Amino acid sequence: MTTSTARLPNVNDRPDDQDRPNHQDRPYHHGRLRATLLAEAERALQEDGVEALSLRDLARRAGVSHAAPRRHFADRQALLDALAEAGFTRLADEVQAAVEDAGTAAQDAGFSARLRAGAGAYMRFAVRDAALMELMFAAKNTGDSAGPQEAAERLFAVIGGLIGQGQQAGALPSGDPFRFQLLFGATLQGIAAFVTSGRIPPGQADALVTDAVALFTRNAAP
Amino acid sequence: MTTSTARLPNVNDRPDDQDRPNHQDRPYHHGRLRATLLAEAERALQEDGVEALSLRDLARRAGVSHAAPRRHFADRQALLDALAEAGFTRLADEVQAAVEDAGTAAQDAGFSARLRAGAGAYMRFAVRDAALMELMFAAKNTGDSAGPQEAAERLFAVIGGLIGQGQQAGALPSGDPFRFQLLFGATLQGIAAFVTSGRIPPGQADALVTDAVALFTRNAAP
DNA sequence: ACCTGAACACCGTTCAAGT
DNA sequence: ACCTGAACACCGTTCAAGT
Repeated sequence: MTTSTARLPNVNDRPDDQDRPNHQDRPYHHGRLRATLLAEAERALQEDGVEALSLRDLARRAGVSHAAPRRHFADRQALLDALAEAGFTRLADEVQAAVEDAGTAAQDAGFSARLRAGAGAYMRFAVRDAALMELMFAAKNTGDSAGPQEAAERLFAVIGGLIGQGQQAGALPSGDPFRFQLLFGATLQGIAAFVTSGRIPPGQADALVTDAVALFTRNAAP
Repeated sequence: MTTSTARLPNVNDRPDDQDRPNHQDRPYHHGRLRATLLAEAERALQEDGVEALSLRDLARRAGVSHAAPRRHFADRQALLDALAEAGFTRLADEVQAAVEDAGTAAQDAGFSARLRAGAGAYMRFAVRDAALMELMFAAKNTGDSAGPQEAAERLFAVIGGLIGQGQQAGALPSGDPFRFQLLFGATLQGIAAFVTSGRIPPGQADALVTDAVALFTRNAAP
């Protein structure tokens, strides 16, 4: 892991280099700093995880001073909230698109296929952006942060709509659709957590999703 | 949130106070530093979350120098791994105890009750120790850290044993018990994640668990 | 309105030295 | 074997000042 040529003090080291202004040949106003910070943050999150995400580092990459992000994000948590919010929106979009791609047939078999397609999109997102997913479902989001919470509702609405269609088509048992939606959503989230935490190999996620869909759609006819 | 008497520079401030040795009237060797650090860490984790967990702070509370923990935990992640490992062990114990308390009747109705009891214990742990739960299922645990992984297997063995009993008693459909176990575990974990992330009110967790157990045990008879 | 620079109070990690 | 003290390279956050 650690190379044998560990870092040694060097005469070329400039101790206060960390915040070296590389923001000289640039207009005083960045223009779209908020968007730049978010984009860099998403990349850093995916590549190195939450821990490695620092405001000072993002500022450096954006070519502004370390205090500049303050205008756009009150603190580090506000940045994380914005990331989670964007994550929910993107996940909702991807699930919806996958469901629509799977056709609009409202028959029994067609519905299972759509459910599987939606669940598959969910899993792909969870595996690709595991750190983001953790952020989205972090316990911290409980108290404040209305942004993520609202974006999350969009995702649940997509799942809820799908469940409703399944019930209308007779592919799912009738019953409180909201509880059905929560249970199915929780199952997806749980499988995702098992995969991203390495409890099960990613290859087995598909089989588990298939099992889950089968379990939910099994006794459709009364 | 912030009081009006914000912190101002004060002549009494001793800049280097942070690591003030409060470890003077103590033998040079602490004796049980590792256990003390873990206990303090568990408390800090529960009260203030992972972010607030610092090795320096733990060292201060234990009354040792900031470099002392190094002997027992190679770095911060090693401490987190140890916490996750202990968490899995404790969760496995609590689920097992709850299942045993619910009786040993292997009949249909008895099994559902035992399954609900185990699931309930899982949820209580997840709500009480939300931050620890996040640590246990963090994506970071993927690569290294064999400790948590092994302790997690104990938990899965408890769930798997329960599933196996249900199948033998005819309370669960026959089929690959391992996949059943994973799916049920994932469902529990997903419900827990929804509760701790505030997606659903804690009061609704019980209803969801009941729904999940009903779904799994529904079509037992072939 | 948006950004900079300096300052403050923290971190984790390393390492020679102490007991 | 276990712990200390000093040092290094980072953090987040604040705030007066600049444009």
